Amino acid sequence: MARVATTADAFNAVAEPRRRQILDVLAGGERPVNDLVRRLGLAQPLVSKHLRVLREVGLVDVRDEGRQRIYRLNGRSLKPIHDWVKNYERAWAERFDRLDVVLEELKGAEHTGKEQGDGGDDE
Amino acid sequence: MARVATTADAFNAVAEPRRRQILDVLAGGERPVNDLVRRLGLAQPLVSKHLRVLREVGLVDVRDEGRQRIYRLNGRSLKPIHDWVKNYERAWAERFDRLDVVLEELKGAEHTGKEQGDGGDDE
DNA sequence: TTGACATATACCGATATAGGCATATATAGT
DNA sequence: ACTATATATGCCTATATCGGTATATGTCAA
Repeated sequence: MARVATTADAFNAVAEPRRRQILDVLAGGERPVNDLVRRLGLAQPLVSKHLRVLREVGLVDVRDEGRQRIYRLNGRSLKPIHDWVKNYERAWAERFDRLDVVLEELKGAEHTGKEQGDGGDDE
Repeated sequence: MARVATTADAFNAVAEPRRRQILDVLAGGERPVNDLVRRLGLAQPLVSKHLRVLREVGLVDVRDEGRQRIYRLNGRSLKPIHDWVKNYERAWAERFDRLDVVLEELKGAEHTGKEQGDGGDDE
């Protein structure tokens, strides 16, 4: 067996730096493929392939416009990633400042809607 | 070239579901390898290999304790991921459902996940 | 139709991954 | 010493990735 497919989920799709670059560019607005090619300096087939992966995970949407294909970011598919890392946010905050950062974080997270409890300990 | 190495960064390390599982367990407290093996129901060598990857990216720390090896989560290495997805958070938040607002916000946002410059100038 | 442009796909090569199994290393206990 | 336990690593196979080159598909214009 090889690695988990890049099209398996957003985690794998986003693991590729170029794909993150594409999303970063698309964050500035929808764009045709050629625009991405020029902006990223990558080969056109490569961009198309990466876009295919991003599309299969739902990270981007396409719209046909004449002979062009306009790609648009669909950040909603990043939510699983966000939800997952969010639970660790406390981990690196605690590591440095402990209580201070935690309190500051709680202040800012008034509406974030955390539903996950803490792990605590075992044994 | 094959895919980007799993040890390249946290993005790739975390793309593997088992590795995420391991981190999830470690989020509940530091644990020896055998504990992870039992908890996840994976083969011991497999767990060791995944731990190696996680270690090389800095996602976990190890501490020797007798003939056991206690692994501990180091969530700080997840910060780059968090910082990156954070910029897309508004994309799925209903309050900022309007696309133009989303794009406007993302445009001015600072991206931490950039590793390659671009040569294009357009727009 | 022919040609230019825009994008997707097929094929190929090189890489290295995940996982299995066997074994090496290390420590603790007898 | 030897044995059991705990963990890491080496070798192997199958897989499928990324990137490149060439080509197919599709669309507009003359």
